[in-house]
Amino acid sequence: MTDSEAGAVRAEAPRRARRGGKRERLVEASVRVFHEQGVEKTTLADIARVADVPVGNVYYYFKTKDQLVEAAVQAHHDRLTALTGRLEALPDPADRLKALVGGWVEERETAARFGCPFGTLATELDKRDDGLDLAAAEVMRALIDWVAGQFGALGRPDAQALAVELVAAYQGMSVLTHTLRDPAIMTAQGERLTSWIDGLAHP
Amino acid sequence: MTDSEAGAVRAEAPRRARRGGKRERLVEASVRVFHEQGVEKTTLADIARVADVPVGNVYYYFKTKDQLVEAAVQAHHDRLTALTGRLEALPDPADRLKALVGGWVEERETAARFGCPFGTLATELDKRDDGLDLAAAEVMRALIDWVAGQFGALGRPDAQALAVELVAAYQGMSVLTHTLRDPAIMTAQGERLTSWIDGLAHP
DNA sequence: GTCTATACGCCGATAGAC
DNA sequence: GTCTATCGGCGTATAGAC
Repeated sequence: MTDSEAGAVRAEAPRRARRGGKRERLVEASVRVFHEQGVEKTTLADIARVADVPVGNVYYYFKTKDQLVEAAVQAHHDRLTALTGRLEALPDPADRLKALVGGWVEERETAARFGCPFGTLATELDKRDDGLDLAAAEVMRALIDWVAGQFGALGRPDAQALAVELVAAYQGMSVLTHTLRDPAIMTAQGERLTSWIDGLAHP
Repeated sequence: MTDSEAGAVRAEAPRRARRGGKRERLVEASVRVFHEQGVEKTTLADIARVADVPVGNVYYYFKTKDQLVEAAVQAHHDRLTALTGRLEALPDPADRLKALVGGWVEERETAARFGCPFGTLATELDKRDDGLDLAAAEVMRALIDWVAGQFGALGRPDAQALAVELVAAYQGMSVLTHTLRDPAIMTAQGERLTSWIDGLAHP
């Protein structure tokens, strides 16, 4: 805790990150709590508690609650980029899409309790007056574009429309899974989507 | 959607309804404002203003905000019942389903601004601790069951799965239309669903 | 039945000690 | 950089006049 530990990690101190990584913890806590409770119901005290950071200290890292929301949206974007990056290790675009769907289905229990982590956030942000809904749209657009890229690689001329269809199917089955609290919906629809992708890849 | 609230209803004064129908106005205002702003962001003052009822007077009709939410969910259920009732005037189940989809597409501008009136409400209620999420599930279930009934009438043994697929498609395209603020998504996906229904009806 | 005035708690944000 | 104490505003709900 003292100045003595200063030298070691200093190599090229990431602008913000300090020992403890409180900022990172606050962002992660925001993503999680926003998902579980919704943005509007969540207080800064909730986030601080989950992040294990004193309430008042939050304001050293984020001047307003909105900035926390913005950071959460950015975190979703980063996660998406990381995910698609990993999927591109697979050589076959159809396999990438099926792996994407498979990942969604694996999260079915969480989806049944809290919905799609990003979809529910985007829906909520669209009803606020701040400009965060634009950032949310960007993330959604990035997902659709990546999916469209895969369909394009499969030689489908209607790649964009198919991408909208796939992402909409995911958002829709998330809403139903959530509202009806039934993870089996996710499983069944996931299987349907997988067959659908297969059919499109090998017509 | 807006059904009978016509004059001759005084015949046997409905328990609550008084001159002016303040209670009805409060419920209608709740449905509308919850849709446009979300439940959490909405204050009783907002509802009172839209309903043109003095703020303090709200509590004569509803003891808590939760009761207003409950009444709004009930109103959605009533609207759904009225809608499906009207659709059943059509002799062909496939026509009923296509008319259902057509109605959704007609609301695309509203969907782009505020999302599906019921889907966004259900999503929000699922993140509250009150028990209203169960009531929301009931309404969603009623819609799915009615759709399944139509597919059943078309002789499809997989009617229930098809119904989940159709309703999920609607919820999903609503989320995307809303997040991307693009009503064209609703139009395109609506056409796709219409063809899909045709294909299922005349294999 | 209708409406005003107000109590009360909670939450976002700030000031400033350390 | 870290944390405590606290302010100001708002929103739900109530008391009680008309």
